This record gives sequence, structure tokens and C-alpha cells, in this order.
Amino acid sequence: MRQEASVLHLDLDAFYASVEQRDKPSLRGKPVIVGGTGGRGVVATCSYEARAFGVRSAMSTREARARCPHAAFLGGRFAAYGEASRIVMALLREVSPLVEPLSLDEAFVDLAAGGLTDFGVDALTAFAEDLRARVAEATGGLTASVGIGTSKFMAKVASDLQKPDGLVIVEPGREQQLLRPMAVKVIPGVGPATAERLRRAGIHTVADLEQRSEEELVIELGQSHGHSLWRLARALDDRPVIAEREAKSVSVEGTYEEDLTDPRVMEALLTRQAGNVAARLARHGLSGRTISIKVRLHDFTTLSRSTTLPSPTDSATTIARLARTLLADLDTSGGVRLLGVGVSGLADWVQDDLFGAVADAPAEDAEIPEVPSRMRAQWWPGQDVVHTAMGRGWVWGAGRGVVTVRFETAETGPGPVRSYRADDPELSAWQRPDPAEA
DNA sequence: TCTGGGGTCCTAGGACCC
DNA sequence: TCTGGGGTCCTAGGACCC
Repeated sequence: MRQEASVLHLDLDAFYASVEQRDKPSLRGKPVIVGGTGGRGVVATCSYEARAFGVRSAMSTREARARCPHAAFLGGRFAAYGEASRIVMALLREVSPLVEPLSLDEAFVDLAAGGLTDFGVDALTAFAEDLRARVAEATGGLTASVGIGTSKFMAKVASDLQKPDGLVIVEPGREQQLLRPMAVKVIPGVGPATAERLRRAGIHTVADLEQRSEEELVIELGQSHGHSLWRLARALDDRPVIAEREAKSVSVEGTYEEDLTDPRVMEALLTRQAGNVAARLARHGLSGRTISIKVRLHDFTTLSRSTTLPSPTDSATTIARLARTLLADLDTSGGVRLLGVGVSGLADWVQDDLFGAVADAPAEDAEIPEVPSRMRAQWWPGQDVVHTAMGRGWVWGAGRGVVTVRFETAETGPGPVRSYRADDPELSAWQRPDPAEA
């Protein structure tokens, strides 16, 4: 918490819907709902005209249609939203070098790191009204709500108070007075589950929370969460505004209109998603060691499986093969509504040549390198190539001293599957060099 | 036919090493 | 032979945010 109110939070009002109304005059003054338009879609953003009918973000589109059937339902034009976002973020960076975007429509700005020196209410008001006017002008009329306070927490709470098109400055020293009557859900990190636990403990407002000891909260919510809630209930927040945050994972997922039951279709979809993930990794010069899949079953139970490679990859075929291998271990016979692929453990480089000499897939008759003994203990499904009397195949699964090999090649497609003891001398392998991407 | 998509952070248990 | 810690890495799941 700072001495002066020098943290600003800016939030573009009903952002996606406002961009649509800006670009299509016929939608102005009318309910506009942006989000998934299919049977399993949800509302991403809706205009204030739609909110008057009880439509909210994250509500299913089905319910939104029931509440507001005459609204315009739009799938979203993310290129347009991205362009508007870039304009606003660039404008904020003129104000201060320290701008932390939270999403396309929200950012923190550290005013102390900019040129501002007078943090009195009058000066801040003039500054923020000028900023809001410039945002509207630069974006063709988009409005923003702004909050200014002594910390990120207060700035964010403040920007919420007079939406839309509002400005609130919380003066230093008035934080707790403002927070105490508010519901605990104003605290970042308190969602439905935590709010329910607190409710059962008789804690409804920030004032209730403030009366509990740190020990009590840590016991109830865990070390990290308990500690941070104890502090935030006292408006103690010294989190810095951070301009550059490095991505930690890249993922693609999709929910399907009808549950998937055919494993071949699931494999094909995972393969396509892996391609999209790989393309995004490559575009940003990233690669990662951990490949994950996400599977949501018909009953909404959500499973995840992951595997970690010895070195990072951005290869579509490697990611796809590992994803399919992970899927093969799950029982999906009851139907699947969502599939996803992700890569984490990111590095800003690609290990392109792990074994130096191995740069291409060897020909069928090439001499196969001896398997190093350390690799006998650790097979990499989807990555290691194995030669046996059956020919060449991919390691499909490994565990409990047994290696499963799928004799699948690009030419012949999926082939037979055989299992071997991991120490079977017939097996030879080398780390996959990713010939397809060379 | 309730319940998106892209992320972040935390926890807990097990393996493994010193 | 038994009993330990601590630290790190990995996996699975859950809560949360916009």
C-alpha cells in the first residue's frame, strides 16, 4: 500500500458488445450479447441494454435467449477487439511505462512510474477525465471506467463502483472504511467456493473477515490463501504493477455440440488442436517440455493428463502424438464434451538437435543407434522410435517394465500394437529428432 | 441437452536425491 | 538396521480470473 493513490485501473465497459455497437449503428441502444452462439455456448459480454433483462457474463446462451430473445446474438470478432485493445494499451503507455494488461479490456497503470507528481484528488480527477476522454476519442467512442487508489486492490475495487463510464478515486486512509461493509467477494481470489466456506464460518463482509485471526484463516483456507485474505481484508496490498509477464502455458480447447464417442474422431480433433498449439508456440518463438490434455466427460467431470519430455518441443507431430497417447489411457466410452491440448514448462528456445548427429529420420535400412542404458529406464511415449523384428514403431505407452509399441508410420497409417519387456534386447531406439518439422 | 476458452496459482502426494 | 529431514521435480485436480 502506497502513501499516495498512484495505481490506476482501467476497464473498458461491456467491451466486446461496445465494439459491436460502435461498428454497427443499428445495434446502438439495443441488447447485444457476444459469446458462444451454439447449444453449449455461454455469454462472454453483453451490453447494458441486455443486462437490464438479467443477462450476465458466463450465463449459458440458452438462458440468455430465454431472458432476452430479441437481443442480437453475436459470435465475436476478435481481430476487431484486439485492435481496439492495442489502441487503448498504447495510450496507457503514453501515460506511464508501467502498464500491466490483465486482458484485452483491462489494465493497471503505475502512475508514480509516469510523470505524475500531484496525487491530490483534484489533480487525479483532471488527469483521469482527460485519459477517459482520450480513450473514447482514440477508439471511436468506447467508454472506460477508471479507479485510482493506493494499491491494485483498491484501484480495481474503485473502478467497479461507478460502472459504466465512471471514475472513482479512493483517497489514502479511507480504504478500510470503504471495504468494511462490502461482501467478501470483492476480494480478488474469493470466488464461489471460498465465499461459501466463509459464509459457513459466519463471515459475510470484509468487516467480518477483518475480525478473524490470521491463524484461523490459514487453518480454514490454507497458508497462501489464508494469509493473503487476512492482508487484503486490511487493505494491505503491495503487489507491484508488472509490465512484462511471460507466458507460462499455451493451450487450445473446444466444446462440441454433441458428445464425442468415436475415438478416431477424438484423435483427429486432438491432432488438429496440437497443430494450433504448435503454430502459436512457433509464432512466439516458444517451446515447452510438458504436454497436457484436458478431457471433459459427458457428466462434466474434468480429467487432465500430462507428460514431461527431457527437452522442449514446438513440434505439431510430437505434441499430437503425445496427446493421443495420453488420451488412450482414459476411458472415454461414456462420451466426451470437451477436448483440449496444452503445452507448459515453456522455454524461449527449441532443442533442435538433442543427439547432434541425428538430424533426420533414418531410412529403414539405416543402422540404428544403440539404446543408451539410461533410456531403457525411461521411455517417452510418442517420442521414442523403436526397431524390432516387426519393423519400426512409436513407443505408445510405457510403465511397469513394459513398453507398448505402435507400428504406425506416415505411409501405412495406424498399425498393430505389441508389448515388450523394457529390457528386451530386441528393442532399439533413439530420441525422436522430429523429421517432419525439419 | 444447464455450465466457453485462455489463462494463473495453489495443494498434495510420490519419487528421488543428499 | 532403522529413522530422519529437506529440496526438487512431476502429476492431477481445483479454485479463480476475465
